[in-house]
Formats: sequence, structure tokens, C-alpha cells
Amino acid sequence: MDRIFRALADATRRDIVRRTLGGEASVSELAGAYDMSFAAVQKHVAVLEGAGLVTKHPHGRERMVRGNLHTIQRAQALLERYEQIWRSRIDRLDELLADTGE
Amino acid sequence: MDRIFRALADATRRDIVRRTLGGEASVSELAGAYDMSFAAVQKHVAVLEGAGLVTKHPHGRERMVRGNLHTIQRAQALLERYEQIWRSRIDRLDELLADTGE
DNA sequence: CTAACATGCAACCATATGGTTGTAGATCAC
DNA sequence: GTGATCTACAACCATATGGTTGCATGTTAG
Repeated sequence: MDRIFRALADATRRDIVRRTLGGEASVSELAGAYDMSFAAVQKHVAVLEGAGLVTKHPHGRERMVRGNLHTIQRAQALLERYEQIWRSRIDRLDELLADTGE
Repeated sequence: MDRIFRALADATRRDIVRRTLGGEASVSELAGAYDMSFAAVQKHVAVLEGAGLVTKHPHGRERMVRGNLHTIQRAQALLERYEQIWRSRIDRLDELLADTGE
């Protein structure tokens, strides 16, 4: 989970995720989209791959990068648990107020 | 957004968020819960505060830490947009298949 | 008032991160 | 086959991060 959030904590990487969720792209296509070296973009893709946010699929001499929805959903599930914790606290407070009121 | 995800990319900080969403806690209460120095926990709280994931509220000599649901929801909204992008890609693919089928 | 406690902050250290350049292996185009 | 292209990977550098200790300040308790 550390790696997922860490990978998402960079605007370039989030943009790569966005692009590759919308449709797969080769590493060099991605590299062309940002104002940094090919190797830098490649490293970003590697970080995303390590976090499971994208997968790479060889196609000839290119590696097509695909966003992986499942990992996004894992992060979402965690945040939803947090929201649930918050709501249950409110419920407890409501209960407490109800008890006081009786 | 960088800071939000970066702050969440650490197990100790996620645990602090979880605890303080369930009910506020002082910095020293939090520090007692982890096997590291007070200053280290204090830094984690500062990172979370900088990301807007928690707020601090003076109460006597203590500072009570509260999880901030709103920031969690901002992160959720981003992930949901990603999910939406993915779904719209699938829709486009479906459309394409439908066209081919006709 | 004084001692103990809660916090903040600075200095320091080791390691991780994000970028660079350069080199080398595959694969495609001609 | 040869050159161009796509990718991978290593070495290197500056800065950020996560931890430590030590010290200063504010607040409560007795």
C-alpha cells in the first residue's frame, strides 16, 4: 500500500496512470509527452509498475503500458474504510447525545 | 494532491489518520502508540497536517489531532475520476465492437 | 514557585527519490 | 546486413525523507 500511494504522489506519474487507463501507450509515446528525458519517464513507469498501477505488454519492440484499475480500487477501498471509521465515530457521538437526551 | 498521497504513503501516518478519524488524540498519546521517538511521531503529524489530512486543536498544554475527512474525500474523488476514465474507455471499446458487428 | 509534562524546533545522519548522461541489447525498416 | 528506433540499465548527483538527539517554550500540578 505504501508503494501505491507513493507512486500516486507525483503529478507526472498520476498523468501516466490517467493516460494509460484511457488507452494503452508505449513507453516512448509517454516519454514524448513530458519535458524530461526518456530514462526519467521510464523510471516513472517502473515505479508505477512496481506499485501494480500499470502493467507492461511487449508488442514488437515496444512495451505497451496499461493502467491497472484493480490497484486503483485497492487504494479506493482503503480510503472508503477511513470514511467508514469517520462515520461510525459520528454514529457513536449521536448515540451518546441520544443517551444524554433521555 | 502530491502531498496528500505522499502523506498516505507511510504506514505510521496512515495509522495516525485512522486513529484520529475514529476520535481525536493528543500528539503524545499518538507518540506512545509507536516504537519511535516523540519527535519522529511529531514530524509525521506535521506531514499529515501539511497535507490537510489532520488538524490540530490546542487544548491546554496538549494539541489534539483530528483526522480531516474532507481531504480523504479529495483523494477519493481523484481515484473515482480514474475509474471513470477506465469505464469510458471500455464504453468506447464496446461501441467499436457494436459498430463492427453491424 | 517549582517540577514535571507536552510540544516545537533545529541540527545531524543514512537512505530514498527524481533527475541526468551514457552504454548496450532487441527489433524494425530498407 | 545495416542503420534507426525502442527499451533497459548503470553510474552519478542534488535534494527530500525519516529517523535520531538535544534544547527551548508553554502549561499544568502540587
